[in-house]
Amino acid sequence: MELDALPPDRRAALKARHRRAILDAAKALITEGPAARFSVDQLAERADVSRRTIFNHFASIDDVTTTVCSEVLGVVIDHFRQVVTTEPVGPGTRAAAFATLTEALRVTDVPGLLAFLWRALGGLDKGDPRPRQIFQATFSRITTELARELSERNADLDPLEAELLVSSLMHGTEVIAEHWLAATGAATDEPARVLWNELLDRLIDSVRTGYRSLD
Amino acid sequence: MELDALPPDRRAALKARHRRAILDAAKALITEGPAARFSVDQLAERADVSRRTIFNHFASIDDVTTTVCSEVLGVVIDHFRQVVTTEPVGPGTRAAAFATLTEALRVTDVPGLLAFLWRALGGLDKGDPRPRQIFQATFSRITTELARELSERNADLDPLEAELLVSSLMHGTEVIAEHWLAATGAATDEPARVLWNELLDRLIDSVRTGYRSLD
DNA sequence: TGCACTCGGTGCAACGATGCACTTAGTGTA
DNA sequence: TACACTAAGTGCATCGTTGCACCGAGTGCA
Repeated sequence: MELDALPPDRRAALKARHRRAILDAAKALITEGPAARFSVDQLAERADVSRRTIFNHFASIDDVTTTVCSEVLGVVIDHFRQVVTTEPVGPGTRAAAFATLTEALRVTDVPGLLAFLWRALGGLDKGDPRPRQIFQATFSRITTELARELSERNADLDPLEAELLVSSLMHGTEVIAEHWLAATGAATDEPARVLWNELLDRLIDSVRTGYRSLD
Repeated sequence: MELDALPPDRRAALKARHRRAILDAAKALITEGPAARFSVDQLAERADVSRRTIFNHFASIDDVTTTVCSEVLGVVIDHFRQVVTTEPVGPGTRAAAFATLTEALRVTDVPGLLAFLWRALGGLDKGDPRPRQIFQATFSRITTELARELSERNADLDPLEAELLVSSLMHGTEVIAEHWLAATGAATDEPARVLWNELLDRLIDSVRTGYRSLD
């Protein structure tokens, strides 16, 4: 009937379930924003787990935060990549790859990711260099993964060419992301969405113009 | 907001939850009948608990079954008692108490309880004396609890009188219960229900006649 | 300046769950 | 009779969780 619904090792399964509960609770708390104070005790209560257990799974509260951020980022990246792999990429032309990437950028919920990271890290404008580092690491990760994806999917596209194309788009996205965050404070309302689309349009135009001048 | 959803002692809460899972799984397995074989491994799988854990909570498999039976019995008794306490009992007359008790007997799902016990214990006709002992203990428990209930609710009714009244009804119920089990094999179909009602009518008539002759 | 208070983090012992090897008893089969 | 097989039950070491006392840094306040 049902084949090993639980792997033979209940111990590991339960441990994993606890880790999951902690991460889910952390994600929920961050999503709820500053209203729900993000403390160890809050986290423990939400995850239905002892306070001590959190420190059995994670080295620190920051460890929890960055892990959650990484997971959320992973989801967005997966969605982004799915769009890229779904879109038909023309045979080897930079223009086709460019179109695919920009389309993916438009469709993906980048502001949502930015808002989550913003809330998780408490903004960019503090003395703490950690948030900006995580943002940069985030974009770096997206860049490399997407470049590999692109060149794998399209043998005619030079790997270096792909990386340069993705890189220019991603670094540009990073620039407008910081601009958007500074301007909106990671708001999720309509004006913020509009501003994001405007910034994205300007970025795409800029990159397209630059590339066209090279043709 | 939410006040101690979990008592401060998570350890005890989790332990109780495991015990509950085992008992619920046992109840489900018994209810499903002989199709679902009632073994320790089955029980452990259903309760999502290690096989060893079952023996941490219960001394034996029989311990589990009798505990479950006791719980199911408790539910029925509670229902029974609720009917008794709800029905208006006249001031001190045996007739009023008798009416209340018989009404409760008619309303309560005695055949359902009997069927569950029957399945849990594997019938009465084996060399094992345990099933019959449990049945007798069951009725004994109902008898004493109900007698106390009756005399508490009605100060004009002599306690001994109450116990004698309840006792005669309950022992009669025990008699027709064994008869019903032997005849139907604890079936849950319509003929079995009809037979039960007929037996119950004959019992009530018999007791009523006997009591009337004492007036 | 001193004091109370909060919160992140640690050390440690106790506890319950688990896996596993093992024994024992019952049952069917060659 | 001997053997295989199944299922109940036990002993024991191991593991993850938990509660608790405790520490140290930061913060608000008199």
